[in-house]
Parts: sequence; C-alpha cells; structure tokens
Amino acid sequence: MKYWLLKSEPDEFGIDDLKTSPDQTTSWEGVRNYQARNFMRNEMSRGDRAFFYHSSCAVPGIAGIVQIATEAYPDPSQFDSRSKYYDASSSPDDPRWMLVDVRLERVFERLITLKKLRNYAADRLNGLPLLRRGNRLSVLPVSPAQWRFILTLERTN
DNA sequence: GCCAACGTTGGC
DNA sequence: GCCAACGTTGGC
Repeated sequence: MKYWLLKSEPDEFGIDDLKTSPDQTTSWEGVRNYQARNFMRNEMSRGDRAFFYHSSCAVPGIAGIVQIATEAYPDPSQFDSRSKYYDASSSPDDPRWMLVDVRLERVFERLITLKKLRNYAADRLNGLPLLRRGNRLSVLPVSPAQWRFILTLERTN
C-alpha cells in the first residue's frame, strides 16, 4: 500500500463536500498535469490512502484522510465540452487524462496546517514533496515514515 | 530542438 | 494583489 497527498481548493471542493457526497465518495476529476496523472495511472492502487490537502485558501493544510477506491480510469470530464476540464485534443480512443475515485476515511478534528508541517521540513519531513520549493503538483507521494509522523501531529500543538 | 511568451499554481 | 516557480505552447 502506498501513501499520497491530494490537493483541492476548499472553495471548489473541500473535505466537507466529500463528507456530504453520496457514499462519501467522489471522482477526483480535473487533474491536468502529466506527472500527477502518471502517479495515478502508474503507481496508485485501490486501497492506497491519501491526505486530503486544502490549498489556495486562508489556512492551507491537511484536513483528513481518504482511501483510493478504484484503479485509475479515464476522466470523463475531458470529453465534456461543457466542463471546465474539457480537453478538445483528447480522444476517447486514447484518453489523455485519468482519475481515481476516493472515499472519505475521516476528517481531522483540527487541520494539520502547512505552517506546522514546515516546522519539520529540516528533519522528520525532510524531502517531503509538498514542502519542496515551487511544488505545484496536485498529486504527491508521501513515504510511509512521513505518513506516520504526520499523523502524530494531529494530537500536538 | 530551442527558447521566449504565456498561463497556472499556490503561498503569503 | 504580488510574485516565484514551473509547465505548456508555438514560432523558428
């Protein structure tokens, strides 16, 4: 089993939106970056777990945990001309963009803020891709050791 | 294949 | 709103 971090803007789709979704499950549509796609397509598996990260908001941070509920499959929104994720240059015969379904595991009582994570950038979270300068990927790997350590931050100040 | 221009991401 | 860091696009 692998561990991941998935970014979403809470103004668009936050963890509370997932909580109220049918089966607390949603299709993680709209990933339009090749590296992020490759992570989903090549390395992500059903049963993996991911942090649900709130980005581009007042207090960025990890809001909870989701489970990867499917293998990667073509993102239908790339073929929907009314969708903001429409990609006219992708064909159903050779879909360019993939997604996975994710199901809510739990919502943290308190956000684990980016600020807090940064406190450990030089030691326990050294090398965490999220903390890498200039990182913009919306799908990022987390090592098992980093995953375990981040979970301990849930109960500390 | 190079690279400048442009667009997007995302923290602050 | 600003700006750094990238990724993508398109002319050549």
